[in-house]
Amino acid sequence: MLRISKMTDYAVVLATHLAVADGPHAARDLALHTQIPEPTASKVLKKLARAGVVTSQRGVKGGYALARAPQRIGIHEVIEAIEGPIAVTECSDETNESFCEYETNCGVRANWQRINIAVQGALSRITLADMAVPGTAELVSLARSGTEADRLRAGLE
Amino acid sequence: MLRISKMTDYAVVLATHLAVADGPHAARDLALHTQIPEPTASKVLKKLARAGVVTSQRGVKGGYALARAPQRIGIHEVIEAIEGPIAVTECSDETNESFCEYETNCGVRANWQRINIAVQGALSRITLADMAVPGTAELVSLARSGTEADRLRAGLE
DNA sequence: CCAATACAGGACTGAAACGGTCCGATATCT
DNA sequence: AGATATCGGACCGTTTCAGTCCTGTATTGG
Repeated sequence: MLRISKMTDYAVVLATHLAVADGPHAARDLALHTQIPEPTASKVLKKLARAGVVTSQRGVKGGYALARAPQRIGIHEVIEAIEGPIAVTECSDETNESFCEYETNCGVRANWQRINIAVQGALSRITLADMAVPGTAELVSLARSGTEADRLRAGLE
Repeated sequence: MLRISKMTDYAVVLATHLAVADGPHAARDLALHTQIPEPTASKVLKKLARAGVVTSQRGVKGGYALARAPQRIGIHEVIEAIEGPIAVTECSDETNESFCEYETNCGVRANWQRINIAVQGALSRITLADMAVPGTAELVSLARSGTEADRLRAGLE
């Protein structure tokens, strides 16, 4: 969890590039401007298209464009396009239930959902439009709300 | 990003187990109760100890125990204990800066920080105490706040 | 002091995923 | 018809991951 794969990084870079310069762009052009190897960029764009994040147009004047306005594309869509759905533990897709003898474990396993939801919620609040602007002012306030929970816990000591 | 590794799952299960039954427990006992292979459980516990999530006691009456009260241990600590620090793109630890010719990319790369902060903030708000209780009531409200952003975006259509 | 217990720290291995490339097929525009 | 560009998949070398095992070291109890 939480290790950024290169492919995902590429996906965000490419999607953001499409956000700033709208209109259809060929995979080759995008690869050049982002310094991503062309076949790899093409592969990533294909996945983004399949996930519905971008639209594709074949033919001589074809290329890729965002499927929606960048404000309406959450970063979690881009990430899930590459990595697949946000992780769920295997316990949920097991058909037989007799598998779980110790209820303590499955209780914990069920609570993974809680983590997934929290992460997905946080990611869905960041849009491609947010990624397009280089501003870092809002970043500080976000960081505060994160470490505030830590400080709160530390205060209980 | 966001794919849960088995080791991380083990870590959460083991840590949660320590949360419900406090006191020193031998790695062998924990492995038995969680159905995790003993050498693997031992390995995970070692990492948790090294990260300061749990304390270890050697000797005949030794074992592992939580380093703090479960309310004061954020899930992100458990995750980071196994996976290492929350991911940052390689761009930041590059020494030479002439490497980034296209400023568009580095702008995007810098915004990865925004994602990391959002995720870490979400994770730090979930504690081991939360994982110990099997309740799922709060889960719904959390889910709502997540999908609400989606609906809000969809409403702009 | 000695023996049993239990953690610490690595080395090691087989399996799976990742990063990256390439090719043939298909759709579109001129 | 021909040029361009995406689509879908196969392919491969490398790395990471899951899991095991072994040698130390600290602690307790007799």
